[in-house]
Amino acid sequence: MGPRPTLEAVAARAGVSRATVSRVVNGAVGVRPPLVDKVRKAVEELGYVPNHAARSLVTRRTGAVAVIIAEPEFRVFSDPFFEQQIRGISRELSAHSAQLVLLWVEGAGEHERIARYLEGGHVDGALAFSLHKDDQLASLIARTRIPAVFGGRPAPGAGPLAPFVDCDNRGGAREAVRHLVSLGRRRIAHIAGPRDKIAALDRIDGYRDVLVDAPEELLWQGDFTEESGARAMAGLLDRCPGLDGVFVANDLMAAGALRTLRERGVRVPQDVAVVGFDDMAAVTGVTDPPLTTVRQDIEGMGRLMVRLLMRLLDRPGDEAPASVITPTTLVRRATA
Amino acid sequence: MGPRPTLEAVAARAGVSRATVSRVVNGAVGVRPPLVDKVRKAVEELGYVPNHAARSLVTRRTGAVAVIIAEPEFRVFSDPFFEQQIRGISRELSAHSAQLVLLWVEGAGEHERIARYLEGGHVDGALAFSLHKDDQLASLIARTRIPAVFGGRPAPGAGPLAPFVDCDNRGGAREAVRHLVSLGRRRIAHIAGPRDKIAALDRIDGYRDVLVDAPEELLWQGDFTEESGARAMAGLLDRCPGLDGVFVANDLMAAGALRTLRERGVRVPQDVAVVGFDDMAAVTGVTDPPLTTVRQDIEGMGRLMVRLLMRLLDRPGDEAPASVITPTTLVRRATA
DNA sequence: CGCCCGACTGAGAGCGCTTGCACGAGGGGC
DNA sequence: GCCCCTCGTGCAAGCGCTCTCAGTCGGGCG
Repeated sequence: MGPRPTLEAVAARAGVSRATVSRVVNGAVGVRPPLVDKVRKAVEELGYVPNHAARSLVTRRTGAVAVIIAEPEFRVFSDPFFEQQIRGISRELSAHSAQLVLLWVEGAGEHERIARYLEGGHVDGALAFSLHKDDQLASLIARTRIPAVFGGRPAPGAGPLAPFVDCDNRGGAREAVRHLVSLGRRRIAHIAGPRDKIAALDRIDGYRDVLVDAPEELLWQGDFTEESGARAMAGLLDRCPGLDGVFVANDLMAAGALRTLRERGVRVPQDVAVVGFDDMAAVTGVTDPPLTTVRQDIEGMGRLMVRLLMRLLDRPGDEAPASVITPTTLVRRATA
Repeated sequence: MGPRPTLEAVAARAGVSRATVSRVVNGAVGVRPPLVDKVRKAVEELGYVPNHAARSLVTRRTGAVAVIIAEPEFRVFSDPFFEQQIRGISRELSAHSAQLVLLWVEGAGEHERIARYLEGGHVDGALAFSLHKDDQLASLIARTRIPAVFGGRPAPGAGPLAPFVDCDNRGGAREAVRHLVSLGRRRIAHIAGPRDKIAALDRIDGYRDVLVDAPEELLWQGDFTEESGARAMAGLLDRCPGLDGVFVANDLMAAGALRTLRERGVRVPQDVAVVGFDDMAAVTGVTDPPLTTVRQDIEGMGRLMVRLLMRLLDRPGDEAPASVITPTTLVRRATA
């Protein structure tokens, strides 16, 4: 077999020019059928596969997209949320026959490496996640001038950045709280996520939108883990015995809260109604009673990120990067 | 700014030839210091970054490695086992300044796409995982003739394949069971993993190595989930009341087994001693009592895969792909 | 003082592919 | 029957880089 066949070889075998082979390989527009067949046959016989480097040298396209994952905490990767988003991205990418290049950033020390990589023409664009308030990655990516789309709304004031895809955290939170209100609940607490996550802040805002003068004591801070939800619920119960509803910023904490309520013999939803956020199947499927929560289409968001990026890539001129806020829906189960 | 500067531009600015700039950019061997400085300065001022496609067109190296993830089940990706391995791979790869291209295969229908990709010169080599007995991916990869290293021992009889890295599943299992024996346990059961996973089979073999004539009723089949471990334990308890030790094929199932034992009021380790496998921090950290288990260095295995691959890439001639079986260690905690 | 050798540097030939352009043939309109 | 236009094909110029090879320039040695 030896070296892999080139266009030249295929052309020789098919008795046509390199140009024609190239045209056939790339879609055969304006090539007469008999020639197309001859070329296809030669390609088949020789087992020809186009050389990527040569192609992208001239087209200035690589067909690859970087997915940048910053991981200040430990287990972003095995987070089911992330998994779903990556899955959506991966699927949509292969629908566009583009490849996913994973850039795992383990600290600011690697920023330089990432920047060089993005600038080296390895990828056509980048997908990144701006989860934290103080993420420097966003500005780094902006500096490389590579087309990019973010997952999650960047911190306000981060400058005129790339478009982003985020779910309507604030609106979803409003809907959750309004639902509790419509159930006749009067003292509705909120177990919030960490203050450095934009999504957590947005959900607090949504809660406040509905309950404008909710006392500070009804707001408790968690860190998105099951354990912190359990602790928060315990604290809330001690501090505000009159409590009859809780909106929890994510499902995992809601599961923790339910556990505490059960341990204390508080009936759900009779005594306290609970609404979560995310609709993570892994969680809502196993809580007892089944969790009422706010659903966001995570995989869809991943797909959307890719579609936005592809649109950016297709018309590089346009400076019209419209971000997308995807809707959320309240899923009523048994806790509220 | 316009188009990105090329070697040519840097050469012009520094008043040298392209060749010299190239030499400086690639390590500056045999270039006189004053020239080096001039070139470095020009590179800096112009913000020059080498074009990847052009470089790899001539060097025939891409500096990228494919990581192929087949996902017949649903959530391989968020598996903590996988995360650790990917982490090791990612770290070692960036130590070699190579990139990770993620190939997520969602079914046999995508095999063709993967093959073309691997053959298109997008990557220098591939890392894949052979988890299942009937994995066709392995032979697919072999057919592409691209340098590859596997994670996990391929099914026997899969032909002369690429080297692999696997932990000593059988030896680790032997050690676990011997430990139970040394504790004086006489009726030791085994909760096994699914029959189509090589690792699960190896662990059964290890169990049998020590307990050559263990009756069939002491062997129970699970599927590596917590729930299946709980069920298996319940079944075992019903079937073999005299049971005083259990070797469980992974930590997650062991956690389930412990739950069942607690619910039934069986004391661990007094009545029944339990040993798991994997030493997954997420599991062993939270069981009560803390789980005695067999540790394998998962991240290290990921790193090792990369190192083997790099060795393959450095000397393409050699056909000496020595596979590596990494050792396991018994970690004694409180359950045995 | 001239010659030879070593150490650098530059010229140039590709790597395999796409694509603008020229060219040739065939067909329709006048 | 001639001209022009269209369609299909080939020619050849690069894309930006590496690397061989030849050339240049000093310096050491005879």
